[in-house]
Amino acid sequence: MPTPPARRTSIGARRNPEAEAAILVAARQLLAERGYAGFSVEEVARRAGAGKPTIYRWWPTKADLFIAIYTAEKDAVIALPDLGDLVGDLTQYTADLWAFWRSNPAGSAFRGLVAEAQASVAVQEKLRTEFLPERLAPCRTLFQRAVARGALPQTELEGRLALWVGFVWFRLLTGQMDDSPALIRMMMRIIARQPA
Amino acid sequence: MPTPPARRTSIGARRNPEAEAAILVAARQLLAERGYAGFSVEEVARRAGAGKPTIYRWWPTKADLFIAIYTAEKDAVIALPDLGDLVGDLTQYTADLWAFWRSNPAGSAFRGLVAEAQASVAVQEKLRTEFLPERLAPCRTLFQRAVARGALPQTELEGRLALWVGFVWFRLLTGQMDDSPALIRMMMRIIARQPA
DNA sequence: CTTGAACTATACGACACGTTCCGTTATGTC
DNA sequence: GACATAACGGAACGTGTCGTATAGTTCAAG
Repeated sequence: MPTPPARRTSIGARRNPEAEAAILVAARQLLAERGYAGFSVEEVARRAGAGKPTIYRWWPTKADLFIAIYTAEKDAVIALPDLGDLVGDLTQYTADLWAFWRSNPAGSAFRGLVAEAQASVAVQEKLRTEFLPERLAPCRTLFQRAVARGALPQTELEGRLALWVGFVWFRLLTGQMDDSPALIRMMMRIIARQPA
Repeated sequence: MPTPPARRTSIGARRNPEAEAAILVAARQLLAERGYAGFSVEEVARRAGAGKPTIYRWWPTKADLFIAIYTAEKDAVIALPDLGDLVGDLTQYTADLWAFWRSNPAGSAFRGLVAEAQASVAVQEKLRTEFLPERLAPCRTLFQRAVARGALPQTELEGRLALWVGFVWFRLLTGQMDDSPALIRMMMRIIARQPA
């Protein structure tokens, strides 16, 4: 408990940004320390010196909290490479993404979100139709550039993008984000349809 | 509660296969009816007319129960196609596998296992080092046959297999196992490195 | 000054996990 | 035939979580 649970009180008929920040910080820390297993709204409330109802008012479900934690990191967004070469771009982007997931609670948040989606159809729906397309946008532009260069047929864009997501997710969910750059490059070469 | 909770008793100093069967049946049903969300060992025990200690004696953790449910279905194993063509084999195998996951509680069990793996390092370890290699074996032989035919370089076998798993998992976890055969075939063509 | 929105802590009921103790029951061995 | 063994199910326990209900507090707006 690095932040002493100083008593915080209402600031009136509006959200207390201090409380919101404290909650997000606490959630991040808790996730980083104990992972998805040891993550509970109760503990977040304890650490943040906030009441559970406060949390539930803003984030009606745990999945929403995960999404909040994840998207709060979008400032630390991964730089989108542009080497004029899809394989190179993908390799760098993937390596950066994995490094991000490994070092940042956002990785655990993502895993928690996927886990939560297995327990609730609503969450699964939200994951598929809201979260995914938004988070996939950067990588999609990578593929689109390749299409524009004529290095990839338009018809295969979605398919190869799906392949990339599947691979990257799989390694996250099974805890195997430690491939060497060379191996990543080999995988990306397959995904990007580089002849050899 | 289709099965009236008839009182079952010990049959001596050995396992009661009747109890084991009842537990597995109840677990299957519960999973089919309520999915991972509504799955609890307590409810399984209730339905099976079994005691919780009995369940925990044989399956120390929920993940073990999931694995048991899944592997109990290996009789309904998916036939391994052999069309002499990797794309065709993969297409059929994938379609069959998805049909299996959609129609059988095994699909929910699998999803539950993956979710559980996000909460526990031990489960994740077991998933990666035990469950996965075993369950991947059939598909691996598909790729190996292609290598033997000279249709795929040996060096790319593992990579393309990983691509297949990632894709298939991704669709399972996001509830998108409804692709048309044509679309599946297109994806498999990419994965199998069919030139065009 | 009153009203009400939004905050706060406390407490609650329901439920699940995983464990333990218990009395019972049949098996196989001495 | 007696007895240790091992499995059974019932019941309860302790811990923990979820989500909500309640009551009190503080500020802003009318």
